[in-house]
Amino acid sequence: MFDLRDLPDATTLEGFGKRFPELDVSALQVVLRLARLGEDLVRLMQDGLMRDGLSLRRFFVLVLLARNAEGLRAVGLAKKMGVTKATVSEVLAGMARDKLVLSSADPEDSRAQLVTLSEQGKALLDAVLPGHYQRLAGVVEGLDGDERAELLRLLAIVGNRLG
Amino acid sequence: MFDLRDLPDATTLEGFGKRFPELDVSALQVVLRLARLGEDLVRLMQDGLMRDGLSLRRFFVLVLLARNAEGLRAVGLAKKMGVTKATVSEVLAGMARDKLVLSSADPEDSRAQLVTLSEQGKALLDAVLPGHYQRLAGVVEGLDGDERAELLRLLAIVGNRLG
DNA sequence: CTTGTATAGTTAGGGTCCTAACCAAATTGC
DNA sequence: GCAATTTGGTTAGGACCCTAACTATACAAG
Repeated sequence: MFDLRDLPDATTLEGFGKRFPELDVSALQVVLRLARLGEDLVRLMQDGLMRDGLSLRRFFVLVLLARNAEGLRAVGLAKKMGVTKATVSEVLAGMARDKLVLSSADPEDSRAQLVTLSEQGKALLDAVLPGHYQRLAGVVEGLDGDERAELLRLLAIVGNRLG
Repeated sequence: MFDLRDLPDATTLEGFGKRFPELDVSALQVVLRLARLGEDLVRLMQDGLMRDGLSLRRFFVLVLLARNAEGLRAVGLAKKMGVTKATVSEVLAGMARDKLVLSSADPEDSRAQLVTLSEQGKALLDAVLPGHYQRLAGVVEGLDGDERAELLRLLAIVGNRLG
């Protein structure tokens, strides 16, 4: 996780625009600020969850399993989380050790295992989720309904370029 | 770096709002999308720079040193980058080994060293920056001037809560 | 049936970043 | 001037995530 504490200010970008005239300075401003904000948000999530004794990746595993009660394969988790199966393999090993998840043989494929939430996993998630979401929601308290809708619209446009 | 490939959809959040009525669902949507977009942007920067043989953290060191020609201390770099001095110490060691930066004694404090760009460092940065900024700018091509201004305004409001 | 390829999962090794402990120089307070 | 604290920097060890190589099962084609 990397963080842009010191975004180039308007003057710097201005000067840069002169050196490279083909450059789109206003675009840069927007993108850099977006990146910075995203990083800060991830950090906010991480810090809050850490206080609940949960790493961000473990939290995501819990959320995804709660949303897929029938169970998920490791590969499925990896795709949904945007990490490699190696990473999932590791985090699942730890979570199984801590009894947060259960795994059973997948009847449709003997190579695969179906991972599900344990009772402890469910309980932990229920304990953590409300606080987590409250912390996140607090961040956009300053925006009214119209502004939130407009922000979502603009983010969707940008997001389409990143697919 | 972690990534939310699978954001909860409107229905999921809806259901969640029923279980926890005090929850601000529209706020959640905005925040999660912002976090996701920020992550994607960081990944975009990283991938592009990697192809130029530069890690993101090395890139930031180069940019910060270019912006502070008189030199920076390791601690100053750490603050501007949002990482610890331990991390800076490590990356500077590697960059000095590769002759991208120079360090000289700080006349005002014999514990500190002033780090500056070497000629190779400058050359590398100049070679990499235009492409880097082009890639970033491409992301917001879909927004016109008014939309960019509005997006910046909204992001500033959100950012104030995270400051 | 057998050979080739794709897929589920694990393991080893490396990069990045953190905290904690440490050293040395600077600063502060008596 | 000297003890206590602060500050600049390094090192060790751990967390998280990656790629690459491996095992084992599934599947597809001849």
